[in-house]
Amino acid sequence: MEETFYITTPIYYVNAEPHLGHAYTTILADSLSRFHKMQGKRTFFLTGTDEHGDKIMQSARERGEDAQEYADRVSRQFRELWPELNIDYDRFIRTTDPDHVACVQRFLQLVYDNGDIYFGEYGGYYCFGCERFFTEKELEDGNCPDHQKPPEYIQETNYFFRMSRYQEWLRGYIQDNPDFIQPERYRREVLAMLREPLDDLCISRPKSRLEWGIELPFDSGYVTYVWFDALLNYISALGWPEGEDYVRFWPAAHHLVAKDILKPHAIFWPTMLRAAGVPLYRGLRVHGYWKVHEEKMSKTLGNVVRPLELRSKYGLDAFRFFLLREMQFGHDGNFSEEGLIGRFNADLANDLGNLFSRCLAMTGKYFGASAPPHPDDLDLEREDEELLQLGRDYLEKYLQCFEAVHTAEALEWLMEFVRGVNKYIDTTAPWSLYKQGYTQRLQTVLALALASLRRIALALRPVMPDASHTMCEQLGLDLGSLDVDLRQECSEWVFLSEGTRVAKKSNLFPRQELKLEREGAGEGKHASGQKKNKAGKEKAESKQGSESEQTPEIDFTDFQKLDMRVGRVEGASPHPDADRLLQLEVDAGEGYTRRIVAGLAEAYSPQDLVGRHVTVLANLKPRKLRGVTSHGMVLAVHGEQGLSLLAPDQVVSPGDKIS
RNA sequence: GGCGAGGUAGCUCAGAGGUCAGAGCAUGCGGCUCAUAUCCGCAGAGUCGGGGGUUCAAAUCCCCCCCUCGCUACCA
Repeated sequence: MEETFYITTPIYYVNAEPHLGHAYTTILADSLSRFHKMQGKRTFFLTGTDEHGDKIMQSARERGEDAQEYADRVSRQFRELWPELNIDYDRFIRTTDPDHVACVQRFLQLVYDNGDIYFGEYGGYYCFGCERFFTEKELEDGNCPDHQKPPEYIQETNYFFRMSRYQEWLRGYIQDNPDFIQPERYRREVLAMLREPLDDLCISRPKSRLEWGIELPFDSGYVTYVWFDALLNYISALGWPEGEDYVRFWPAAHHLVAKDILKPHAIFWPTMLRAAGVPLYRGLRVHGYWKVHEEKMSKTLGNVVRPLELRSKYGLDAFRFFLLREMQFGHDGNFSEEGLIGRFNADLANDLGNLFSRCLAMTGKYFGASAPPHPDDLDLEREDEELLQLGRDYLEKYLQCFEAVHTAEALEWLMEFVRGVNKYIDTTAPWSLYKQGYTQRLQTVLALALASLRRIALALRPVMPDASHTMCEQLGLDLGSLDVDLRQECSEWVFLSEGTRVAKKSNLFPRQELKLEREGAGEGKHASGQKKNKAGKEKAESKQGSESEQTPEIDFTDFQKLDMRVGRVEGASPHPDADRLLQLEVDAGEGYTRRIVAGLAEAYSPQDLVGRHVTVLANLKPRKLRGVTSHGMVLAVHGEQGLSLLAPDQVVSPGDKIS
């Protein structure tokens, strides 16, 4: 049977431009796809965009576009970016593609018919004081624990997927199949999640609230929400259920995701597949984030690392190499241009590039740039044998690590081999063989060196397609007829045919200096928004089904109902029973101080606040927050960079009215 | 607060009971001159977060504590 490999990236949510996080996942997927293809497998590489949902509606509306126009535009940004990064996908799927829509509806119908989708039964105990639902377990003697009065039973009319039914089965499956979720730390994390009871999944939104989505096949009043749309791309792209590609590739499916969407992929998706009677994917591979660590000179805020900027600054291959070389799979990685340059100079310029340069220059000088004859086994000396062994061992390790998505480790082994070849050349010292006229020995040494370059060039093809191409050209390899099987390449040494014309010199990776003058170069405070692709969506997926609705217009009289004024913080202390809350004593010009509980603890310590002027919403109904009653609210901005208090920019007095 | 993951050389990390704890980068010294001021060799450096325990033996297992990150609750 033909061996296959199917790799996917998440479909990216089109509410933001592509950034480093997207680029990493996609480049990794691309290199894995190429890697498996180079082992003679038939591969399918899928990426695409996720285009439904209310965030898209909102973003579109803000720009005065309709949702489809907006989605078209942003989706195009992704689709057009990938070829620039040498991403060679087999399909770019959009959740607005007609075949995807049809597939989603079919899948929904199937699960519905199987009885795992139910309507509105989700009744909840809702406390109006808390404005939230409680599970029965949370209630104390049937009362709301905060308000000590019985909550009301109200019903949400939505459709739910009976996910809880598959909890135990899934736990067992993950338990029994260690390779299903990797790295191990994420597997453990999922098992931990599964120790807690699983809620059923709300999978619909009434059209009255959200129309930008795929209509439920069994109720035209609703569209499906998020997961039964987005996750299904992985099979709809293959033409599930009877498509040829589906039959061929689905059994070899590997999903590549960042850790923020672990839960949907590790829990929602397998249970959905199970409910529909579809076999599970083969493996989930989870990676961490790129952290962009701060550099104080940066004053720009939006420090999103733009892949194309880096490409044009340092070259695409350097960029791809760095991402795969530096990120320990499963861990978070640190991105910085210094790091990129450091890596580039150490590995690519000094070790690898210079190796090519010295070998080709010597072949040029000593043999007129034509490959020497194959060495005779009988002539091999100890260091030759050692090099051959090194080439086999390290390439084997390279392949194993790459297979397991441990690209950093894989490339480390490859560099180890590169260093080994450098050492071999130092030990054998071809220049002195030449001077002494030991021609035959010189031929052997350079033949081995050139064969080493060949292995390295081929091994790097999945990571740096362009540079690999150039290396092959310099080695006079006939790329058209070159049919490489990496595994075979690993066990057998192939020498350049005698007389092959090779380049006289090589300057693959000239050393680079740091170029940081311009702002927006990539350094900055925090990891840009690489979690933005889906994280926001998952949050919106709470059991209360409370997605943010469009903010309606209000009259001025509505505004006048707000009693907003300046207050001065007279005292502040941590909330006794909540990590993120502070209790403040605020002078709002009333002759006494009022206690306000505010969620500021993550950004401000109590002593930071005392004496500061803040904006107070004074006539907000008092409310108990985790046991402490708050009289009003302190206004703050929730920006990308975190939390920031809203304050007047000139001297004012407590109690001054805001209008 | 609950759950999870981490804290190992100046930096980035590997190692998960057993020879003196490892690699790359950075630093210092030496060698070579084919090469992109590159390469090769040697060296220094670490109370393996802190404290207790189990063991002939602990970075590794157990308990407690401290710090960082993530999810989660309270931030209307």
